[in-house]
Amino acid sequence: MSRKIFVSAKEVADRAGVSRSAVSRTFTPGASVSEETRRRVTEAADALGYHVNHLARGLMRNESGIVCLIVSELDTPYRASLIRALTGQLQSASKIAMLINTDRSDDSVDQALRQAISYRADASIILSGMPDRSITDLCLKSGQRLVLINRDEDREGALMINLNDREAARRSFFALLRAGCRNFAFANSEAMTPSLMAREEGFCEAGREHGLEVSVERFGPTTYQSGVVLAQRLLTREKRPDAIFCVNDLLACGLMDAARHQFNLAVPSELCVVGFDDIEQASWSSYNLTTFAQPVEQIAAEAVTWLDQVTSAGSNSRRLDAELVWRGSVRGG
Amino acid sequence: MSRKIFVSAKEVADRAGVSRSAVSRTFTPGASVSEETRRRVTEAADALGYHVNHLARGLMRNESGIVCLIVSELDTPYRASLIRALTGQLQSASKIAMLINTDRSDDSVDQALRQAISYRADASIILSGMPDRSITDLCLKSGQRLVLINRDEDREGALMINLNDREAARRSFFALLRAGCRNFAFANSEAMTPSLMAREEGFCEAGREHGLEVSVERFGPTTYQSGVVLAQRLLTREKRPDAIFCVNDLLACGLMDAARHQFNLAVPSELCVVGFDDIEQASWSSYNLTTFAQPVEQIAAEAVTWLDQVTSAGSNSRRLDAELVWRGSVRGG
DNA sequence: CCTATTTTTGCAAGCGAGTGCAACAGGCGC
DNA sequence: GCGCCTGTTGCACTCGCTTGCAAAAATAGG
Repeated sequence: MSRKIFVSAKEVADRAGVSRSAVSRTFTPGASVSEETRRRVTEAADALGYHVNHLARGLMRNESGIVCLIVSELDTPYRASLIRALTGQLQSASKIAMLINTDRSDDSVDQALRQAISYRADASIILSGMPDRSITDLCLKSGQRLVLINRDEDREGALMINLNDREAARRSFFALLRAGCRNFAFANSEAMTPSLMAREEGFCEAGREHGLEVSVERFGPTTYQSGVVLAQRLLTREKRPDAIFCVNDLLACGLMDAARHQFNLAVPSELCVVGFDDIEQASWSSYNLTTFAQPVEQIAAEAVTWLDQVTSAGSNSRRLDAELVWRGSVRGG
Repeated sequence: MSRKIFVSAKEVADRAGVSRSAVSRTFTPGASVSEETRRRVTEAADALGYHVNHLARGLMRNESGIVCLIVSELDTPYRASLIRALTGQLQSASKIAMLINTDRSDDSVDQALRQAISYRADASIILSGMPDRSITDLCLKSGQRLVLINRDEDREGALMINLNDREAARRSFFALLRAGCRNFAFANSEAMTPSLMAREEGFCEAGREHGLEVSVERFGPTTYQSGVVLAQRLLTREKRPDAIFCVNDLLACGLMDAARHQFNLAVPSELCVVGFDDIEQASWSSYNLTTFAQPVEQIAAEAVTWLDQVTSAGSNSRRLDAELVWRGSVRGG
């Protein structure tokens, strides 16, 4: 390995003609240092290119400033924008994000949390997958904070951030009803995560309340390609749906493309579509998709402010609203 | 701050009835430990939930295992997929990625590198922006390795990974020529990064060689919205282009949407479009865009294997090929 | 000018690990 | 039984930093 030769506080101290502690105090907000020594220290530090070693500081302070982001499929538009919001806000709170990609094996969320523990992360934020209870218990017991985003399952001591999935799905049903639709369908993936299932249940429930049957179809992962397949399955039914709620925007894009290019259906006159997430592509004029916006900045803000709080006792949970963004894929509006 | 109470090697040693060094050696590959003590140590470690403190280990070994990824606009499809590839491959090489978002201010790439130094990152990979020479010099002098992706500018001692932008642009010109196009245009952003400019030059150069003028237009950042504006500017010219090379796919999507929905032009019969990056959306049937694929996995592989190499002397640079992906936005093919 | 108080400063003891060195145990050949 | 070699183990030092404590310096009060 290449010899690393970062400059240390000792060297700065020597050059500035002060003690090592003086250097340390200069870089510790609130410590007692005279204006004169501070000046000499910063001067020497600049000249030498000194930077406090956060690893060593973390060792002493018992606080690394590291927050782990545990994610799979991080190149998905929604995930990517959430990561962007989180990293941005973490940095504003002078913390730093470690990114752990769990695309590989199935137990890798557990592996990721082990990494988080190894690096003594102050907290872990889980955006996908659900770890074993034993490992989350270990995290909490070790004093590491835990944030679960859209994971729903209850974990005492962790912060759980969820959306009003059920209500949003209900609202979309009413919007489609008002648009004059009568044959409702729900396009879901086979991922079956709690938030996706909540949307399905909310939508179907609203249908039942109005005595309208909702045909549900589930296929594959939550991707564009699945949307294409779901369109083929739904649009070839004997009673062709005129309203489809897609469990997310990616699915909706695939479904709309198939509906238009393979089935020659016009949106929204022959088919109304609603999505979820409000990814950037939803606003592109080829889709112009009516959808529910994930409040990514707000989610990030909730997570980061909670991490800064001293008290973490008890079960914390936040339920945020996904706002309906009206565009052209539903009549009326 | 919450009291952190991670279990230390000392506690494991006590429980296993061995010395602290024995614990250390158990978790150090290649160290000399008897089968018996190793068993007792791992047993105690499991029971207590012990994990080696990577911060402390990094301190001793002078090697943190941390690699910083410095990125702006990380929710852009191309960037996101590159991050995914990098994090994945770094993890396979048992390193961990720190993600630094530089969306904020202009000097924040420098800030990011300072952070990298503070956390004693073994390396930094820069995906966007260009830091001051003084700070990169400091990184290199400190023994930190530096990878610049698509930044082009020369930095002695760093690994520079670039694409054959110029050749790719030339190839696209020939492809468009063969498709029967005669009025060429180049849609660029105002970002003016070296790789974007290389594409522009390559395309225009090829045009000149064939005595064909290329109308160049530059606008805004490299986004979908800029593509819309560029379409408006280019398609209202008195000699309307019938072939447009867009400097990236995002721009191309915006341009195609505007061309179709605002100018009612059919692609590819009335207008051929070529993009760059091969983002996921390029394959969506609404775009079906002919484009050049960024070899993200290969880029990541080059970076990661270079980091693992012992020697880093001299100026290292790799020039990779962007492969042409034929789809339906160009006639023929 | 002397004493009491407030800063400022340096010393030294950690934080949690890795590792060279020497002591030690056990196995083998003679 | 003795000497030698191999393999394990523990001691103690080190990495770069923070921080309590006490000494030293600066300031204020009389």
